[in-house]
Amino acid sequence: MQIVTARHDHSHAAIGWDTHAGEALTRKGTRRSAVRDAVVAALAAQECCASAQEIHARLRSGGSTIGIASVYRTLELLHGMGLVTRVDTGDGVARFEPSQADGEHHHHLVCTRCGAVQAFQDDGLEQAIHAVADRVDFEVTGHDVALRGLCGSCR
Amino acid sequence: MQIVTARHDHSHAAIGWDTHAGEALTRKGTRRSAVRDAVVAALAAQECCASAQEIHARLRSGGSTIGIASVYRTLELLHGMGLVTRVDTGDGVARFEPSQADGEHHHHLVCTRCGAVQAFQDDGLEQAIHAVADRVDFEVTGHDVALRGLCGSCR
DNA sequence: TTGTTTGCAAACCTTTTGCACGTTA
DNA sequence: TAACGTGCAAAAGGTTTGCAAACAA
Repeated sequence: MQIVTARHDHSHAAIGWDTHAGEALTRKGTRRSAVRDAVVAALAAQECCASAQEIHARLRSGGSTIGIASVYRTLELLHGMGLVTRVDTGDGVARFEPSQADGEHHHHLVCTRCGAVQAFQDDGLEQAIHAVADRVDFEVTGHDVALRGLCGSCR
Repeated sequence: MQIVTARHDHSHAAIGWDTHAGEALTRKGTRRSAVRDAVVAALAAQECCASAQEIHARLRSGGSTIGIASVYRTLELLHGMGLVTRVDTGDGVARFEPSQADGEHHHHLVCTRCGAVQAFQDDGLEQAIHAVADRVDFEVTGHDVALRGLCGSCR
């Protein structure tokens, strides 16, 4: 089991996730706009998951005039392409983070008091999930795990 | 691994979950009202998780004049007492189901196409989760697992 | 130029809250 | 009766959508 702490561990092979996402958008034939690049850059820079509102606020405070709708539309586009992963922390707000390279995979510890989110990775857990996935009458394409409790500071 | 199919497997020892919940409410000192009993009964009768809106609609179509606010307030009360579990299926709507007896525990398969939810139970998965919980700097009090994919009908 | 993308504002949906009225103990 | 619970309506978020203007190819 491993706590995920590195900021830019969303790497796809040698290139960064942001470069990979940009290329995927070009390949798909969508236009390359400053707004989309800004959302991709914001996602790449964040430590863990962030909500659309948080991304919007950060870009705005950085001088951008981006609208909240464009943030949602870009996140939906990236999510549909599998480039971002949606994380539900249980407070009714959707959060997003860059999808990791194939094979890499992490889950979240959510503090029920302060809302802090920490990522972790565990092979035993992944194996147990795959064992379940192999035995159900579902074509399982993904999974989420959230452990809830009190973080070190709140305990 | 076991698919959870029985309707009333929320039993607390010999008595049903609804009886247990009613007694817990009395013990807590809250008043016993027709509205709360109706919400408890609706929860006990549902096969898997249901949203507040669904519970409200079902009670209304059964002749009740219950308001949506009372459904939310009762669910919040029961959730705070640990009598109901909140389930996030990823569509931004909170769903609720009776909490199971100690030790019993299930998770969900969510169809990304039709939204169907199926419950399952797996000891290996529980063990893997507890192994992680023991090793993190979090006081883990609960966890959720959701496997996403296509159900038998949608595949 | 031509179709795509954007920001704004309004619409939508779920959930929460204020308040006067009803109910329980 | 005195405190608690309820229904309604309004408010409060987060998210989506319609549309005219801005933009990329």
